[in-house]
Amino acid sequence: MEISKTELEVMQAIWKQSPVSSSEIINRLNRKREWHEKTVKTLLGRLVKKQALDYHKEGRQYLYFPLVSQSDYQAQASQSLISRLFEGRISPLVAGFAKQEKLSKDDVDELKQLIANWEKEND
Amino acid sequence: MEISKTELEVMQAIWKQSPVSSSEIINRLNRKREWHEKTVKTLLGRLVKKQALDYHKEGRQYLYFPLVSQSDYQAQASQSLISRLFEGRISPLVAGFAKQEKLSKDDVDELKQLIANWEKEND
DNA sequence: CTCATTAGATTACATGTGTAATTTAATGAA
DNA sequence: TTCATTAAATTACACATGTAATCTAATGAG
Repeated sequence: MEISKTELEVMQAIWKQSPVSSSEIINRLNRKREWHEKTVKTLLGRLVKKQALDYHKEGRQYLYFPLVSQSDYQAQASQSLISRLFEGRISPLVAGFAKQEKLSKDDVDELKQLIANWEKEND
Repeated sequence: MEISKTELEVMQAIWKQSPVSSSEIINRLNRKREWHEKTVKTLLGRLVKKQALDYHKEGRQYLYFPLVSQSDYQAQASQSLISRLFEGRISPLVAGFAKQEKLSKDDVDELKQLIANWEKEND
């Protein structure tokens, strides 16, 4: 099942550190966001139903933890975007960034490092 | 307004070449997809309402053309994904691809080329 | 012990999305 | 000229999503 935009924000709060109670999740979210407590609870329930989260009981609270890891989610989501938008090729995306002046020197340095590593490992 | 997943597929068909009639759009789509004609018409209507498309009349048909360019859409969508998933940095996305063995030699060559150009232009 | 508070469960409700069917108007074939 | 076909417009309808409010049960403060 798909994780929606708002659900993703909840996942991010949990990926930071878990297991974590809903009240702490609400706290973390409200540093950036202004969501009603009930709204966050609804999203938690939906994420459990979607099997993106699970929990164990601690007294009368639930402590939530992810069933989907952040890196798995990132991999799936970026793969999906790149397939839909760029026929599966990554460099057009980077090229777009370059054209929009969205590439910093740090980015370029990191990319060079990645490429160097890739070349060391492959062939 | 947001362009949905199915709407995006329609946009792609139109980006290929326009202005284009709905019947030709349906044709293009049905090479990959199996959509009912009515479904495509609905999506066209929604895209017009969202101002992603417009059209001019040709006899009793409409010839559609994009109001949102493919490259603008790509730029916006990839920026949005990278903000949501990677705090705006592009290299973690590429790193994820590398780790998943999703980087080909061609990709790497293209990235190197991009970087070379970037370095020529910046500083 | 009692009661306000709080946790989770259930229900709500408008809008968006995927997927069409129905209606209306024009048109081209016979 | 008439009628089946076809274009676009309107309507439909279930499920998803964003954003809560209400209900029910437990609990901690006094």
